[in-house]
Amino acid sequence: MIGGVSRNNAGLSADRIITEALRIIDGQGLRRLTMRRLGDALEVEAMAVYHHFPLGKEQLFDAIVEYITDVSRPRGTDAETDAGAEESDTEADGAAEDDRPWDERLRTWAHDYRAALLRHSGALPLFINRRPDTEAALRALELQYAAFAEAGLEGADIVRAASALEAYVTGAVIREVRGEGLASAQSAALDGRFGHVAHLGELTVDADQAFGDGLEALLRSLTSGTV
Amino acid sequence: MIGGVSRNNAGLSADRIITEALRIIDGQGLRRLTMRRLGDALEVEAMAVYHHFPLGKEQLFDAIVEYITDVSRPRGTDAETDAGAEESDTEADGAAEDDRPWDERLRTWAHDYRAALLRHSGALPLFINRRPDTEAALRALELQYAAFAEAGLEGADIVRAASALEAYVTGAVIREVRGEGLASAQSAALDGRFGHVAHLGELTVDADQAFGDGLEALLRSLTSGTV
DNA sequence: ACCTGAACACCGTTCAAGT
DNA sequence: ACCTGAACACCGTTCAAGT
Repeated sequence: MIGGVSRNNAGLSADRIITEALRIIDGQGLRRLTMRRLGDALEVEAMAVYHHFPLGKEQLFDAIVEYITDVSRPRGTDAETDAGAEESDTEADGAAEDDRPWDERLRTWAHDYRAALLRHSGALPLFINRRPDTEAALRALELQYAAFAEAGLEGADIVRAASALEAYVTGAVIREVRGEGLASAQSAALDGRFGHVAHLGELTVDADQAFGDGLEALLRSLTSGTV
Repeated sequence: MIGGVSRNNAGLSADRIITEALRIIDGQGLRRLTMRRLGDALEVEAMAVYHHFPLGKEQLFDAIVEYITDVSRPRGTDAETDAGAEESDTEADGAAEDDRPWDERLRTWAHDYRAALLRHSGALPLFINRRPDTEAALRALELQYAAFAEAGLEGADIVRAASALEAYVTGAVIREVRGEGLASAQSAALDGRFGHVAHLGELTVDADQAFGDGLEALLRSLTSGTV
């Protein structure tokens, strides 16, 4: 970033590659993200990507998942601005101390994580089967463990609560993405059978509201000793 | 199935193709399921598959998802036996009346669905972004709507409850699949930071038990009017 | 109706080469 | 160090042809 741009330096960087890959996924779908198309979008030969991700596409996928998981990263409108060194003023590294109550920290994380997943819902299939031991994932886990500990949980209860919270968010997002517009196409074929589905099929539910309500109920249930 | 086997009839059928595809997915992973490999496993030319799935691989994926979703289908040990016409004696079509209480019906569906997803966890990425308006999915939805109606819910509350239940199962399964063995690799890199993670990282949670407990809590919370 | 065989337009990745 | 260009072993899918 300091030196000049020589002939064979297209200004490629891992961040720029990830951002462009996400633009393709969001705009055209995961299946259309190919190394050659990615190269074209970056105005570079496809094989140049391998210099930044030597292990190939799988490593790029890992990086994309971590990028989305890192909900605390500052985001520009085009996600390409590099001017994001001003977030807390108290900590230099980004590990800012958060002195809000435990439930607000969890609420914020859940809503931010859901928003990130919805924003890049085309990348959702990448999240399955990818081990969550990245920096960003561990940061989120630490946040959750600390919050539930502050709420009074101990030991395995903390682990269970964090599992339930993460499962809730991903499950809710997947249901949201899968079910978009289910009500429209179905009413034709299901006259006699599926009476309840036919009857309730027209109902639409406010997804944001439903997510928020379910989150509150879950947090209550997790920290009240009934589970 | 009635006529004899002529020269150019390898005994291919949609069911046999789906079963073999799932065997490849379960054994080698989704990425290694290619039309050519599938043809080899079926001892047939790859292009023969297109006669049963004219729309190609995407249609095959749809069929695989529906196959897994249909948890009420009778299963042989090798899932290749065709002798499955004896399930209820009262209904011929498979739409057997279930006179158990609503909560037991939901419990059974949730545990069966989880088992099916875990059994074919390699196919999980296929479930995202695939509209759930198949026969099997509608049958499951009808089961859930009817049960929650019997539990006393009405209108949008029924829809929300069914959404929450489905989200719970898929979210729990994905977390289970993702998190397998997280505890092992992490303890190395996270000395100072991530104190809670380091401290709780060795704890293992019984996934079956956790799923059952969470399911009971969810059913209670959904049908007690607190959400 | 059901399957084959060759062909086409892609794909991920390797490797030697350029600057 | 960073990128190019050609090459290799694959893909999914189409299409004409066989029986």
